[in-house]
Amino acid sequence: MIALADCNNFYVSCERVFKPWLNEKPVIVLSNNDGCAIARSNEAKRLGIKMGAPYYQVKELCQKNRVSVFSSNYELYGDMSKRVVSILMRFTSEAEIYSIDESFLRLDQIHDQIKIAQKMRKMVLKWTGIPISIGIGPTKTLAKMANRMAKKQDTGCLVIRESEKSLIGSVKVRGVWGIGKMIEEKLKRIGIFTALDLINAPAPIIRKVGGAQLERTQKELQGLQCISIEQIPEPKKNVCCSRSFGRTVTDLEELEEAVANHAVRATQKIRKEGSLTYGLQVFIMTNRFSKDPQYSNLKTIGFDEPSDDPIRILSTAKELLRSIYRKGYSYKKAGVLLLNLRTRDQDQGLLFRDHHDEKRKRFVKALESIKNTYGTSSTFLAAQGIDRPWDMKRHRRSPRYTTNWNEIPAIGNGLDPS
DNA sequence: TCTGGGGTCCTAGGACCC
DNA sequence: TCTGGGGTCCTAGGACCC
Repeated sequence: MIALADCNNFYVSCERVFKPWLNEKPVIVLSNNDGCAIARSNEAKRLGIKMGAPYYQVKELCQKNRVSVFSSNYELYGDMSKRVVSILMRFTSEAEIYSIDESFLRLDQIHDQIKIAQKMRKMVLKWTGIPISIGIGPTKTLAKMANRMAKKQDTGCLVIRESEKSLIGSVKVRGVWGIGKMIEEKLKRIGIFTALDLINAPAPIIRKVGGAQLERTQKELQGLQCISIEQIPEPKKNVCCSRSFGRTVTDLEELEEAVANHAVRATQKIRKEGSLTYGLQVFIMTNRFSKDPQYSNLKTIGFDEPSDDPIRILSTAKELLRSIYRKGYSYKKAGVLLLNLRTRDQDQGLLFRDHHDEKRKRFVKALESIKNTYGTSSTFLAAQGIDRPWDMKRHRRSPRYTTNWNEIPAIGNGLDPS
């Protein structure tokens, strides 16, 4: 059997750990640039704040109901996530960290799965302060479904066994992992409304409607494992760094700074994984919600020799940017993608390879080690800019309690200091 | 005024080969 | 009038996930 452990309203729960007076009060966490609500406490959900709602649309509602609003604090959430995972790992030898707040765990040799699940919940809550729910089923898709049901139960745990397929008869097709809005519509048109309908439908028809992926989902619902637990994450094939600007940007120089930053961050990511990039893409776009004239473009280039050199990637990115930049538009977003990544050992090599610049390599390594010791903002390339007026908004970020010595929480009485 | 970021997989269609 | 068959590789775009 497979368990899915999922942190409840994860980002909100992280904020609450350090602000216990927010328990049972409405709380939301916003996306980058303080754009949309991406995490909501149950109380906030009850107020009608939808997932992904633009903040400016719900601002009034929030003020009226004294909703606590936070900018996202990924340093804090990432660290809390690691703590939760380290506890879950004590209960299984095979686990997949599926996302920042979800892990699949294999529970094969275990008799009383509910008992173990309760133990996990208790320990995670006690040691980290994060409440989790656990769904258990014979496949990942069924574990996922069990988890959704578990969230609605006081116990926070639920098992779907193969013999209990009646449980899933009432689940709407949209509630199934892997079925989004489009597939739901298509399925409705042929009279498939519930998970049970989907289970009983002829496979060739399902394949025609939703391709190989939907057929796999169907098999998984039937209890046939098609999606395995991936303990060791595959190395990434592409990496993307992009951001919306805190305000619109018209100047090429400001765009260049932003693109330089994205290029450097993207390179950091692949260096961490030990990968090299064979291709680079730069894109820019105006604000699709605005009535101003729209323009968006992208350009891709392949490297004949793979690279993880931030300076080379940065300067190439800037060249690409200059070739797609058009004057007179208000840009809202820019991004850099590194494509066709290979790990170092997969590197094919080149017959006539350029002579490597050892000095450059040492320089980049030195920069990297300074960053590792003193933080990412301790050194940067001049092209990345200093003031960064285009940078994103994050007006309501809470302290990085667990990762920054200067922001460690002080001991108090646990009451709202305001 | 104000609308996130980062991924994966699959498919269709074009370009090209013999 | 009428224009093959079989294959690969690549890319863009769709759909989904968190």
